[in-house]
Amino acid sequence: MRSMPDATDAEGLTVGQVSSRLGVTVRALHHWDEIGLLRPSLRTAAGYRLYTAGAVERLHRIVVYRELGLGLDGIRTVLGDPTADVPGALRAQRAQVAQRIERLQQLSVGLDRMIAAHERGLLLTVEQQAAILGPRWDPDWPAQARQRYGDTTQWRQYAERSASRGPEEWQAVADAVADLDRALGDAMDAGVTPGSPEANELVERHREVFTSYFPLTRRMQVCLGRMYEADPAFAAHYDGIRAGLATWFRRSVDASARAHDIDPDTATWQ
Amino acid sequence: MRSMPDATDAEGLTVGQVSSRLGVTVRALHHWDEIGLLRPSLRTAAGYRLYTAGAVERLHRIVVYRELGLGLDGIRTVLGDPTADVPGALRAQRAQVAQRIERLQQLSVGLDRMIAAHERGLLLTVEQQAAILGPRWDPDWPAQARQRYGDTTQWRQYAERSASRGPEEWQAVADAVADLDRALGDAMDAGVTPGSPEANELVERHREVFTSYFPLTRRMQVCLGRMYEADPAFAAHYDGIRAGLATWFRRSVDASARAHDIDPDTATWQ
DNA sequence: CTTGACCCTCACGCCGCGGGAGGCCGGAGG
DNA sequence: CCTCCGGCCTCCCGCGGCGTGAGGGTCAAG
Repeated sequence: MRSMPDATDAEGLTVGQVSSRLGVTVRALHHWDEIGLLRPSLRTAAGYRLYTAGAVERLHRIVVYRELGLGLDGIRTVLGDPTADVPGALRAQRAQVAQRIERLQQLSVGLDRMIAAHERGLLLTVEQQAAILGPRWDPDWPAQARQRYGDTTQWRQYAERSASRGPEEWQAVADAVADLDRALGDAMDAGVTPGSPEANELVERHREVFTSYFPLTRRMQVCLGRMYEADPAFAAHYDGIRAGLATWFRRSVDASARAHDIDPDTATWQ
Repeated sequence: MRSMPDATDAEGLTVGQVSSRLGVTVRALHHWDEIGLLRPSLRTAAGYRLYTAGAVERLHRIVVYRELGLGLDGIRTVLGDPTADVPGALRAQRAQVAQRIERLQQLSVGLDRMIAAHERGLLLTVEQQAAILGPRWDPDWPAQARQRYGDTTQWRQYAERSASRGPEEWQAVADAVADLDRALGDAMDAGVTPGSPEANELVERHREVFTSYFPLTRRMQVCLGRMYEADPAFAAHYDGIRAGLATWFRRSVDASARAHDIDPDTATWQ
């Protein structure tokens, strides 16, 4: 009879008993004792904490408010101060919770954008892509680029930037590209030769346009120039502006690279 | 010319300059240096941190991911490991955010309930109150009780309990009260006299019923017994069960109190 | 008397810095 | 030249609410 392991023997319950009954950890009880939120009703000779019915009652209340997300200081006030404005405190807490929810929802939206940017490369519908980037734009290009470059830092930076770019910004990029294309054609007409200051300036401008897109080193630009010449789709685009423009551009990039002590024949993307 | 205070002098920017341009605190820059997330590109002879364009670039990326709520370790992985699964990490983050939103929404609901309990005392519509507590129940009673006892611990405990009580639990309480009322009437019929063991047992049962409602000490019970007799509405209720029941009950409570060394004539609510 | 389940008291760790103490550095003004 | 002020440096404590040991006493049962 007397040896029941968890009898409410008028003495009180030990931390372990309270812990399993109330579902709080022993460490939490220790902590709340330390900070004076819930003192055990008494101690045994050996120093064991004992919680009587009154303390357990208080503990119940503590648990309730803790589950509502109140801080321990707030709980102390609510439990201890008879003049405390409990509904007011709860309302403040609710307002804070609402704020945090809002913040998290914004985070979620931002994460969605960033995920889409990393996976699709562009945050535009196919229609918007056609309208902004022109009908020659291939919607599969970002997916292909991701296949090839998805594991590079450049792709990631590109994705991070495009996550914060709306249709207007894309329009600006597209306009800049179109302007550049026109300028390249005009330069060919005017007889500008690769390696001349005028050609170098255009090459530099090309690099700047792309850098707003993703960081393009001169070496990478060399690779790009060669791709423009070799890839049928790109070559067709540039030669459609002026016959031979793809080759002219590649030669201009090569010349500019040489002027910066880069050997275009050995340059790599990295 | 050379003395521009924040020139990008090919050397780099100091912490203060970076701070004001990127909107991060100097302390954060120190911290990120300490943990190796963002090392300054170089140090001056005096030990000043200098951030060149490359470091600022990296910092930009850090800020982006930090605004998405990623931890610094996650950011380090995303920025540094080319094999890292960035969309996967972002999706994991989004899932975590969703969980936290859900948790907070539950908190908000719980807070609403608790606020209502503290302000109205009951979380039932007037119809539910009538159906459960009987047509004799006065919907104004909780408001009046709040007026009188709102600043007491007892009211708060009552509110906390009623916040977690649904209609079914209220029904159980109402049933217990009705059972008790019947038992009191039967006892009077049977000629049970105040102070007898049978009467004491009923008084104790009354106290238990109320304790599930809110903690009722014997002294408080004495006050309650006197109110039952003095308050016309309560008296009418009990005398409606059996003529003289209000007085019989008050005398029974007084007798029980005396048996526990309490003087009913001087007992107070506290 | 031993065992094993409890209990105790320190004391560090976490996460991302904020904030302050105490002191060096650098450019401008007198 | 010195002085002043603002910016920079390196520690180092603090927060919130405990988790997670380490190292050692206590208690009832076998």
